[in-house]
Amino acid sequence: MPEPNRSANHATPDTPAPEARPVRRQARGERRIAQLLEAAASVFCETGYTAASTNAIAREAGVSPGTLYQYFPNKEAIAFELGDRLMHRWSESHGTALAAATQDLPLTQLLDAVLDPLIAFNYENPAFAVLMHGPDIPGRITQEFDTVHQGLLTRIEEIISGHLPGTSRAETARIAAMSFAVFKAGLDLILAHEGGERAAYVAELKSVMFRYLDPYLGEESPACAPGARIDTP
Amino acid sequence: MPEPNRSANHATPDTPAPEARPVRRQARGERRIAQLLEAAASVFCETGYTAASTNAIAREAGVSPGTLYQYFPNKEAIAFELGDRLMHRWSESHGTALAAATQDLPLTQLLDAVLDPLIAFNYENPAFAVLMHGPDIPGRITQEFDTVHQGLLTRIEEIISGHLPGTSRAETARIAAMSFAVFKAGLDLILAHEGGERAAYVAELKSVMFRYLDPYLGEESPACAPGARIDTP
Amino acid sequence: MPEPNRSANHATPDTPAPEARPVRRQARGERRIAQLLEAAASVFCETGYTAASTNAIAREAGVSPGTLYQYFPNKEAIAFELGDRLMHRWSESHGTALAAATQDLPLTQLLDAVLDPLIAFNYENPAFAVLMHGPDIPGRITQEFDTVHQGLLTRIEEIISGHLPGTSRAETARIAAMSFAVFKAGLDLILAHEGGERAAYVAELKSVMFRYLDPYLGEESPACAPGARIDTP
Amino acid sequence: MPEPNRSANHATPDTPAPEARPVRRQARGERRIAQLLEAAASVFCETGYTAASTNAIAREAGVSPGTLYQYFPNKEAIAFELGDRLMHRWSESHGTALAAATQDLPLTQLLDAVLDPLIAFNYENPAFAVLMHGPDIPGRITQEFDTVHQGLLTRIEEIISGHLPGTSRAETARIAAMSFAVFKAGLDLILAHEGGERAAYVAELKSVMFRYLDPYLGEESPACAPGARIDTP
DNA sequence: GATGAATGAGGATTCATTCAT
DNA sequence: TATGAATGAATCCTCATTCAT
Repeated sequence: MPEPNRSANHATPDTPAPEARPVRRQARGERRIAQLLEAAASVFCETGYTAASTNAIAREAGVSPGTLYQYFPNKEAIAFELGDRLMHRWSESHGTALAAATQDLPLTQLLDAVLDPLIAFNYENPAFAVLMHGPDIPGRITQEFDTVHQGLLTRIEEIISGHLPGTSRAETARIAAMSFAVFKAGLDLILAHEGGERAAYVAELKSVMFRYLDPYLGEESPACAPGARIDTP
Repeated sequence: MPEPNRSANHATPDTPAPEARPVRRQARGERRIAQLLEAAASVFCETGYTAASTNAIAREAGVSPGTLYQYFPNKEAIAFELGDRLMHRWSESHGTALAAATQDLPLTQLLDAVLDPLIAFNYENPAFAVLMHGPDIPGRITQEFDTVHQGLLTRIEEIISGHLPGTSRAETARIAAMSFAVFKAGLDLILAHEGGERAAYVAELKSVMFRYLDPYLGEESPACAPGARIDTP
Repeated sequence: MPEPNRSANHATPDTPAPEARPVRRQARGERRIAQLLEAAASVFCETGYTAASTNAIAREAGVSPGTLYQYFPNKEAIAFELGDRLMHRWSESHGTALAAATQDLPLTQLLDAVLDPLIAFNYENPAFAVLMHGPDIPGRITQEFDTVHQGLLTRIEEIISGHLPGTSRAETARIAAMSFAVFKAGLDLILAHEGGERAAYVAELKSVMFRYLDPYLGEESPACAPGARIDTP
Repeated sequence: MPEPNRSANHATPDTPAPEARPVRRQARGERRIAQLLEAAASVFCETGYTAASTNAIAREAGVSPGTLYQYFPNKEAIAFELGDRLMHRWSESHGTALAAATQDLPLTQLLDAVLDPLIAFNYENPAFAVLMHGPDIPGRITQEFDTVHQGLLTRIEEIISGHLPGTSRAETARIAAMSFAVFKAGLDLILAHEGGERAAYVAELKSVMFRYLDPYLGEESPACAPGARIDTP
């Protein structure tokens, strides 16, 4: 969490509106932070997280390296904050609404309801995918990627455990982890294609997930996966 | 390539092994190459490909940077060669045998026959997973990872098109790509766990893939995925 | 180029020097650049251009390698900029004045007027000679040396074509090229000697050039070369 | 002077023809040396002396670096030996003959007699020019270039002192040095051009030198420089 | 807050040279 | 002899980070 250096105010005694200044300061600071995070997102997407350099981010943001470090202590923190914000953005725009709304949907529609916005969100925020994946190292999720990773995983776990009440915690976790992993894998395929091919991959991902999850739901849900509707950006 | 001056041999008539000299020469080099590739594999696994440095690889191999560069022009080439060798190793030990053997198996056994050795191979050669994934950037596969990526993808495509004769080339490709992506995703999960959890993830991956692929096979194959045998290292 | 956020100035109405800030910033940078170029000049003279290393230049300038690279992308650029500045310095201090002044001088005095300052300038800026010559490879002038080389050559061509109106462009070019080459050759000899010997070499160079160029001038100029005055540093 | 490692012979006691073996050895060694020097010449011409690497020379010669160092202790020695051999080749093919023959020629013909073969020799042995010039550093001639430089200079001095009997040693040296410098400068121009332009530059160089030297010869030689015959390769 | 200058360790890569075979 | 493997210091250049202004 970037904390602009407030102690630098050699507090002049006659401040008339004690929080007027700080507010403006914070506003400016917020803009800077947003600017930097946007730049970071852009650079992460172009070069990947590991190869992204703070200097490149500052340059992309149109500020000096020093300015960047006034808001973030290091590269890690940038990724962390970016992940945090993207997660919040996701939660606020869709996430929480979804959780409630999907409670009683049949699987086909639940997948549509969850995947379509998530895919759209990734399309609009390509850095999200970068942060979902973490660095090069297969299977290892480092701190800066944990917010996004764990955040999404937890939501998925919630949804799944909501639909599979009679399942052990461990198995729910496993199914959630696998679902998430499959989603990420499919998402890469989707984002790597355009137009009709992309739509086809969206349908394919829904197929995989439907067929995977459907059997867990007992008899509640008819096997209609191949006809999953295709709604893609 | 400078050809060792063979004419300098005041040709004794009974030279028993005419290429003994060059062979021994290359033997040391071959060992070094193997050593360097092993070191590279190790470093790639520890730090990821992007963050891996040639100096680190040389250090890990116990040689000087200069030695590394006598065998490889750059990091890319190391990854490429490592991928090449791993692919060959895989093909020779299992790949070709598999392709033939799996032609007529029911899906459950086909998955066992394909996935178990592949998982085992990845367990024994963790760098394989690194090379399957490529660098940080989601969806982008650079040259040095192409051998492994395309190699495996092609095999999967072959198997799938063998089992789905009446499907368009494009759809086969899509199913293969999705299968491969799902496999990679599941593999990461598997390799990230140990013992019973790992076994459970193996079963889970087989479930995903079985349920995904089974419907494509028409009526030929009974839906017995949940009972898939778990055979893992 | 990141624009310093000027709007942050809670604009005092009477800002006297609105660009004072950026100027001071650049001032330090300018000094560094000058310092680096001076160091480069020194290193070029000591080791030659090809063998000069950027690290050695940075060391000579008393800064870290990174600092050097904040101002120059590579060695080439240093040589280029150094050449550029030396040419400007030359042009401003003597060059333009010369061109006008020498228009109607007899050859002896023209040579004095041109060569004496040029030799003095080379004595004071020994790197100039390095840049006039280019790297090791005889006859090849690479980009970074072109400014100085072509710059001087063009001036010489101008002077010569001014004095030989009835000569073809090609021949003027040839005479200029030869004159320049001879000058460079003589200059090396001059700079390699001291005191009386140097003076003698200066006279000798003037002789060569006078005798070479005099016949081209028709009958206008008496053959008084051997008596060329010797004015050297 | 490269001395092949002869002590390695674990001298078998029954050598029938004591110098038969060494001779063959030397023959091989000579061939190697020639091969290496040829390669060195080629590399020097392509990259310049300073940037030439011993590895590149070995590669060009088709031998291993170790072999190179069996014949030469370092890069310097290669340049030295190459210079030596080129000087000998020059002396034997033209040099000595010239010195005698040119004793009584008028200057025009003397220049033809000296310059034409010298230019031709440089055309056939482009490394000669590299060695005449030495490294990047203007005016400094290092050891490895001394043979060629001093060798040619001495010949020129001889010729000049032969034609100017009543001149001081110092002035002869100066005139010789200047003549040589001018020649080198002109030679670069000549070698940098082709066809008609080259011929024109040859003529131009002869003009420079004729006009420069003619006045020193008193009345013996008519002023016919502009009509100097053009004989070029 | 913001800047740009500065750092120095570290990265990739090369090179003259040596050594075991 | 000849080889090619090996070295390690030196090259160019980058980067995360700090600091004076």
